[in-house]
Amino acid sequence: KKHKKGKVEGAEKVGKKGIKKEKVLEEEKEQEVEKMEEEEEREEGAGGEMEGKDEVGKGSGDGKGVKEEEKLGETQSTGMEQEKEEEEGKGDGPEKEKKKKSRKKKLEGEEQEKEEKKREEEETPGKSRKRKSKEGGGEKNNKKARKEEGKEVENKWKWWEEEKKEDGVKWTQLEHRGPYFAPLYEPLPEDVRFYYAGKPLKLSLATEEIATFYAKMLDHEYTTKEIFQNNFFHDWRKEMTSEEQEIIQELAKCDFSEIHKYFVDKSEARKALPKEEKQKLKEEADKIQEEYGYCILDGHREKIGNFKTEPPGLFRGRGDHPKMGMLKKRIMPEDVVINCSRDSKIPEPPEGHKWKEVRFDNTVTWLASWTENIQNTLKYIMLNPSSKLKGEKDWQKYEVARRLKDVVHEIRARYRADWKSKEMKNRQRAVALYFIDKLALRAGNEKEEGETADTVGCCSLRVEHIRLHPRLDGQEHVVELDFLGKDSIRYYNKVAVEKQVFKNLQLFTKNKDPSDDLFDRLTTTFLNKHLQHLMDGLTAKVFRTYNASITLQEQLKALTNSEDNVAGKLLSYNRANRAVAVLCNHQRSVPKTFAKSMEILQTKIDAKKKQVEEAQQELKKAEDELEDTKDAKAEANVEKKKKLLKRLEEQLARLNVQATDKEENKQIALGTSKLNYLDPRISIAWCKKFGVPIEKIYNKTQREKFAWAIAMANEDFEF
DNA sequence: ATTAAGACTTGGAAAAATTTTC
DNA sequence: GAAAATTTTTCCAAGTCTTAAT
Repeated sequence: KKHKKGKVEGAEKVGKKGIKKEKVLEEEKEQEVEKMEEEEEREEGAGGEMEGKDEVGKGSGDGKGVKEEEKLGETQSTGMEQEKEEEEGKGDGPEKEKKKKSRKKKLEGEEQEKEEKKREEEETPGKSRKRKSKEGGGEKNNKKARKEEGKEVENKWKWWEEEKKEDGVKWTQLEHRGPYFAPLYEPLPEDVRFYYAGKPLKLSLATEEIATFYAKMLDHEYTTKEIFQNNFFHDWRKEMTSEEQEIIQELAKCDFSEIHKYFVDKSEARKALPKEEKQKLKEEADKIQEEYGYCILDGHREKIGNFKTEPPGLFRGRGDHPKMGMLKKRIMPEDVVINCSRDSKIPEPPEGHKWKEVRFDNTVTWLASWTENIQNTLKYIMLNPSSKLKGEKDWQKYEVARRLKDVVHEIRARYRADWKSKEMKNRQRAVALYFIDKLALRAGNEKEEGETADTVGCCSLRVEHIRLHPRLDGQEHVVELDFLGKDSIRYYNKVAVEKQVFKNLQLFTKNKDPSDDLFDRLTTTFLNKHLQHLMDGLTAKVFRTYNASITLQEQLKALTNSEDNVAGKLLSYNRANRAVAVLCNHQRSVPKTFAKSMEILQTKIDAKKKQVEEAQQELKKAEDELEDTKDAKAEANVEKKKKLLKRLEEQLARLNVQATDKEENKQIALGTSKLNYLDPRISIAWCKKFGVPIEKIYNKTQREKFAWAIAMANEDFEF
């Protein structure tokens, strides 16, 4: 039931696989291609060709384009503002030193450790890596593990200094406790009732449990959606006893409000718990984390990412998901496959249960898996991003992207040439690749229709997702893109493209229905095969990584002012980060408290302005007095006032920076790019170069994830 | 060659924890 | 010292790409 490529849905029904129709279409298209070629030759007689390799490259700014595009300018809002923050004062104001309180974490081991490493590591992981330390597993650091607040500071495993395993083998030892199962259902107290048609109705345990899933979500928008309601009700009824099925016929007659209230109260009560109680809960959670949250991998204790099975509940798809509201079943040990090493202590299933299977597959990285019942896909328990297995892969990803940097000019020249290919397939591939490169679109795999929300990426774009404007707002050849991408996030952009691209798009849309594929001859597989041929390891997503990272590097270079204080530099960093987030279309919904919090900030700024003015007047007065009296006391007073004014101005400047940053960040989500697209070594090099502490840009978790980069990048790192 | 299954990365929202403010 | 604001962590869905099966 996949949305098939080349299939023309619409008026005429398509025969078996639509072969005949496709053939015809193909011939027509090839003819069109020829027609265009003739036209092209006529137009380009006068040496208007622009295939010179040098010109293909990216300009200093963002402009990947060449001549034509430069003339046209950019419509695409990249958010790469160049302007500097004027009001930012010089000299670094007091870095809001936080009270020590009773918190000691700040000074924990990891903070100190980083000084040790200075050496840059440039080798590609996965390729021959020199062995830097002989100790394989279980290396004992002579530094005694310190205790702090009862927490141990562990010796970090510097896996990046070790030799890489042979290809495909992910580990030699893997031992863990298996997943931690979601707590069993606790029945509602007697006095919390469900009502049907106004009358209390005692539900069976299973039915009641599912009712609570819905009740908990009552004030969520989901429950107002018809699809959600229908899916829920359908699945709920399936689990009812026949008596219940008999009675409960309509969701509208179900009253969950008492149940809802029960859970609201419960969560409030939990929040209001006395300190000791909370402490106790925390300790229990810590114990579970201690027991189940780690595994032993090749002699090292590694943190697991998600060691708990997902609890049962109602499926919440994103966007217009056809399955929203369906019942997500409870995962039982009988559903779970365990993966560990043969000679390890094999995890015990919970009392009275068995695992579905125990296997010993060292070519994969997961510890346990199960099949989820909504989409019938696998879910895995895997390691935390701080682990070797994840870190190494991450490093490798950036190395692939850096290799793309070396050949991207040729690749661009190649796809530009292919815009005139005689083969429709190749032409489509070339235009798609241009989008992927220029606009950082995702590849766009085919999806099963009706199983998921209707979202697209590049290769799955449909005619209805673009509009072609020969002229728009004083620009030529503007493509207006409007579609729902991953997670049903809208992508909307008006972008001036080169004439040849524009003509191709006209060709691709000709005689098609809005719901037809724009690139009907193209699949991600075909595209990626081609890319693989151009560079080892190259796939569509590498372009996103590459363009994100290179953009950060360029923007940091362009925006950072070494005269700025740390706050000012951080604003530059955030802006560079933001440019990337905009490029990748990482959006968030405006935080609910945004307007209010902005207002508060503005009030503060106004108050501070007033203070500055007052201080100015005071200073004036003091100066006048000095003028009159010329005595030492008056002079000292002037100095004092000057100092005060300066401090206030700095404070004001900082507030302004904060406000600017906040406003610009309103709808932009920085997290994903920071975590997944930006080579951390770029940021670390920047920190070192400009004297910004790494903690200012990466929090503890992030520093753990990027430990490899922190250890190996120095200030001259170049992506 | 095509489809399906499998493995792993990427994604924003929501919950929880922490810090700031009053 | 509690409420509010902000940051961090958790959660789990939804992509990409590879591999296996047919």
